[in-house]
Amino acid sequence: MSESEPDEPSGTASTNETESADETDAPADTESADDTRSDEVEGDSHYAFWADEVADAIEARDPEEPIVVKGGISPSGVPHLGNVNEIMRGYFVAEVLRERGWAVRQVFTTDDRDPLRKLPRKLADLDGNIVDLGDVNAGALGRNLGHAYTDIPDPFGCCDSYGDHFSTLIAESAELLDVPIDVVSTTELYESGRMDDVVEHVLRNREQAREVLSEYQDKVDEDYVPFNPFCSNCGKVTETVTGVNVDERTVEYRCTDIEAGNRTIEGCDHEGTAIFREGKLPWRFEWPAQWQVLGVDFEPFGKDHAEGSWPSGVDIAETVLDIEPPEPMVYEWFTLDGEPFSSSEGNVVLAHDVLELLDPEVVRFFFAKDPNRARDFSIERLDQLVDEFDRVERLYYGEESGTEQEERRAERVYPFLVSLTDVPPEALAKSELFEAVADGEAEHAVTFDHNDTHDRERRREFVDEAFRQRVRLPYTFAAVLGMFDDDSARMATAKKEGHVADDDPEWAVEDAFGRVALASEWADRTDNEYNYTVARTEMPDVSVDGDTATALDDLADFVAEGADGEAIQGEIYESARRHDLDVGGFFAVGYQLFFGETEGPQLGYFLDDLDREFVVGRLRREA
RNA sequence: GGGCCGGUAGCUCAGUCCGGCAGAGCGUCUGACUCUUAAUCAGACGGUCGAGGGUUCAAAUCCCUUCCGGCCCGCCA
Repeated sequence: MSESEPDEPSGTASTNETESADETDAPADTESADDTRSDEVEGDSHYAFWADEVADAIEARDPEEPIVVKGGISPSGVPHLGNVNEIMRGYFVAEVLRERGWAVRQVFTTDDRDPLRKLPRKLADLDGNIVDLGDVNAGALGRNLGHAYTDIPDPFGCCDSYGDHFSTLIAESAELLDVPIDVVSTTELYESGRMDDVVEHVLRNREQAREVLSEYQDKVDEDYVPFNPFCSNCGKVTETVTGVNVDERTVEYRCTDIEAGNRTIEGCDHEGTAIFREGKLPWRFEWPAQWQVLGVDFEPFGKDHAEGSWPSGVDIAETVLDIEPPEPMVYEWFTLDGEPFSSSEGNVVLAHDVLELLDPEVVRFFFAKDPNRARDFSIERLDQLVDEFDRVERLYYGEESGTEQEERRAERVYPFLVSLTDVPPEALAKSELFEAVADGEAEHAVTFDHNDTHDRERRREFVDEAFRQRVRLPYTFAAVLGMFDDDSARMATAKKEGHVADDDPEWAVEDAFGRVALASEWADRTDNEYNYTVARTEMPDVSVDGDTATALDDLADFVAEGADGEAIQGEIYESARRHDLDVGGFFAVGYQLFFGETEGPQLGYFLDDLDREFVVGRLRREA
C-alpha cells in the first residue's frame, strides 16, 4: 500500500492492546514468590522469530478459518524490492500459522482502481527490463492522468491495461519466490459488485463517515462525500459528488478539476450519474472496506501508513463499518545502497533483478529479518548477506556452532527460507516421496496444497533433507570461479579448495555452481575486485628482470609441454625457487602479465583454463 | 511543534519486550601452512551500548530528559 517515491518497508510491530481495564478477579500479577512453579526460565516466551509473535496475536483474536493475510500495492509502476515486503512479511506469518494447523489464505490486492496521478519516469516490460518512459508512448500515457490504472492501455501492449501489466509483474515476483498468493484486483472487487454493500453502508452513514475522517484529515468539509465516481464522458476520477441516492445505489457528480501533487488534472465539466460499480471509495475508506469484504485478519504495511491511514482506518472500521480491524504489523523501509527505493529510477528494483544476483532462499532470508529495523539492501556487500545466510544454514544443520541465540534463530527461521522450487528437479525426481508425481518430467510440476497439513509436512521434510545434502560455494569464491571459462577448471578449483567433495550428489554439485552465474553478475554490475578481465589483446607493461625472465621462460616451456592446472601451480613455485625469486613476487609478475594487476586467481589453475598458445606466448612476453 | 521507529566493535548486525560478566560474522593485526583475488587453522586487537540523569545489589535492557536519522501528522495511495 504505498505508492509515492520512497515506497519501502520498515517495521514496527507495536500492538499494544491498551486494555487498561481488567477489573474483577485478575489473578494476574500474583507476586507469588512460591517456588512451586519455579519459573523455568528460558521458556519459549521469547521467540526467535518475529512471525511467531504475530501469529500469537492473530490466534488471540480467535479467528475463523481460513485466516486471511493480506498485502497490497498500487500498480503505479515498477514494483521494487520494498514492495516485496507486502508479500514476504505476510508469507512468514502465514506459514507459521499453517505450521500451527490453521488454514490460511494469503491475498494480495492490487489497488488498480486508483487513478494515475503522475507519470513514472521508468517502466518495466514483463521480463523485468527497465524502460524509460520516453521509449514507450508517453504521450498516450499522459492523456490518461486521472484514469484508473485498469482503464489505461498497457504501454507495452501486452496486457489488458496499465494496471494489469504491473499487477502481473507483482504476481510474478511472488511466484519467483514461491509464495502462494491470491491476487485480487480492486477494480474487479468494484465491478463485480462485491463492494456494493460496503459502499452503500458508507454512503448511508456518510455523516458519520465524514465526522470520523475529519478527525484525521483537515480537508474533510461538509460537502465531502466518501465516494469518487469515474466520469462517463472522459473517464477521469472525480471528486465532486453532487448528490447521493443510496437506495438506487447511484451518485450524481460533476467532472471537476482535481489536484495531483503540484499539478491540476482538468475535468471535463460533464455532469452525470454513476452506479457504485463505476467509482471507488477514497483510500482511507477503501482500505477498511477491503478488510471487511475480504475478511482480513492480518496485514503488514509500511511505516508510512503507521501514523496516517492506519489509525483512521481502525477508527473507520470500528465506528463506521463496525468490524474489527486486522492485526497490524508495521515494517521499516529498506534502502537500496543507502538510497530510498524508488519506482521511477535505478535498476535492481524488481524481484526479477535481485534473483539474478541471489538465490531465492537468500532473498527470503533478507525479509525474515526483524521488520522493525530499517535495512540497507547493499548491492556492494551482497556477499555479506549471502555469507550470513550460509552460516544460518550451517547452524541449522548443526555443521557449525554459534551462540545459543544464533542457533535458536537458525533452527526456527531456516525452514521457512527454503522452498520446494529451490530443489533441483533431479533431486526431486530421485526422491521416493515424489516418484509418483515426478515420473513424467523432472519438472517442478509437483504442487501442494499449502493448507494441507500432511502435504505441508511432507514438503518440509523433503526440502529439509534435500538441502542437508546441498553444496554451497561461498559467494565471493563463486565470483572468482566466474572468471574461468571452462567447467572442469572450475570444478578442479572448487574441489581443491574443499567446497566440493567426491561423494557429493551430482545434482547438488551442479546446483552449487548456479551461484557462479549469480556472483559473476554481481561482480560485473558492481565492477568490484572480482571482476577481472584477462588482458588478451595487449600485453600489460611489466618490467621483468633477468632471473624472473628465465623463470618465466621455464614456466612457459613447462606449460607448452601440456601440464594440467595443479602441475602448473606447482611449477610456479618451483621455477621461482630455482631462480632464487620471491614466490609472492613471482606470482605478482604473473598476475601483471595476464591481468595488469598484482593479484589474481589461483594462477596455475587459471592458466590451464586459458588457451595454451596464448599462455605460452604471454609468459615469453611475446604478445 | 506532536507522534512512531531506529542509533550496540572499523563494517553488517544479534542481544532490549523478561535487568545478571558487552556478543557474532566480516574486516584489521600476529603466527602457521606448497603464502596469493574467496583461503584454511591458531591467536590478538577492537565498545563512553548516541548523550545526561533516575530506579536497582546489578542497566545496552526499566523510568525521565536530551541529541541525531527515517517516516507520519497536507493531498493521494
